[in-house]
Amino acid sequence: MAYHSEELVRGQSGEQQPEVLLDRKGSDLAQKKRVIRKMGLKVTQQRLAILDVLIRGKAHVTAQEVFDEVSSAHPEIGFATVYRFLRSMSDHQLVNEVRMGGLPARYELSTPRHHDHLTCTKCGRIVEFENPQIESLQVAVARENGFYLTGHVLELYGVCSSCQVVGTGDSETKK
Amino acid sequence: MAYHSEELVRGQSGEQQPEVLLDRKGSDLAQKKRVIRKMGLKVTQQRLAILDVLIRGKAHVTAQEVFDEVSSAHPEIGFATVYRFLRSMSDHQLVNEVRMGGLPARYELSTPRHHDHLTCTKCGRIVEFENPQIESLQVAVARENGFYLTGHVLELYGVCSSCQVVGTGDSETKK
DNA sequence: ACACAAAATGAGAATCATTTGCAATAAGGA
DNA sequence: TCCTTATTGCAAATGATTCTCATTTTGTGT
Repeated sequence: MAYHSEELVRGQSGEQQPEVLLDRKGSDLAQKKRVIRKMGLKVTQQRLAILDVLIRGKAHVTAQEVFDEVSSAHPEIGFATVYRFLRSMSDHQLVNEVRMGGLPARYELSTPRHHDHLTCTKCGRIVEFENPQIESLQVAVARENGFYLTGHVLELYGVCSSCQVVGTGDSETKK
Repeated sequence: MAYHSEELVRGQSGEQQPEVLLDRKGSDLAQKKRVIRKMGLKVTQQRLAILDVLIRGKAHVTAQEVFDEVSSAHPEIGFATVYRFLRSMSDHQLVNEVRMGGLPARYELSTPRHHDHLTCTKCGRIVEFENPQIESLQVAVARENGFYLTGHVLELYGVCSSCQVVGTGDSETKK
């Protein structure tokens, strides 16, 4: 309740692809504008800046991190703008909203290939993987229960090789 | 940062089982006390009451719901107590903390058999399922990436049979 | 280039779930 | 029963995210 609308849940790996995908390579101004317009939105400086951060920055960023980065170029930008645009992009499948536990949501550009995450609980390192077998088993399970599958969240947690070595763990990354 | 301690993430389906399991059947006073003591905690009225709600109430309750129910018997109980105890139980694998999207966490008694969830995004209905094939594929994926798997979150989202019929969806349940 | 309606922004207040600090209270072993 | 220590309830604190709304920008038609 008091949520947004439409669906109760968001941030799942939707099964359908967006019309356009952000390419980390040929990310010229024109491409960004095209993408924004495809969402039916107006092109603004702040949106271009946010896109820029997503495209050239690291993957799996939090809204806070995006905000911080964009702030350096646009000191006046507000949190709300970042959240709003991230939400729009999420709605349009351009970014993927990943949530681990109750931690702040992390966003990543949608990739042409669907993938899930393997997270190290010690250092926070995230490894992406794709496994078609698991995917199809999911569809099967849904069908068996009379559901039409629209999305899923699969997050594996474990201890990565580096953290298995050092007794204490928590090597670095954590931020 | 500013999180709790030990692990960055919680609420995954841990791979190890707790020493004692709550049984929905023979849930006499003695059993509850035993369970609380096993956690190294003192037996209090409020803890017994919370256990009671978990044992005889519906599964997948939110902390708020637990609080509401316990309140009727113990009008003075505070939120904090519910959260604190739920957290302890979660730490001891006695309950499972499930999070869908950014919605409030839901708790369920740990069952002897591990299972995951299939959630209807229209009406919120939750179906539990277990699929050993998916489980073992997860372990395989982790191993391939040099990880020792400690837990996972698998949530499938879709539209249940009833909601597929009614065009608008959102039959009831939602709360 | 110009005017305008509609959309977007920023700042801050508002929400929601969850956690914490602390003084008062209850539990359980000596 | 007494005493030490854990536990509780309350209220205030926190953190992430969303909303409100007055002000500023877009895109479009001219």
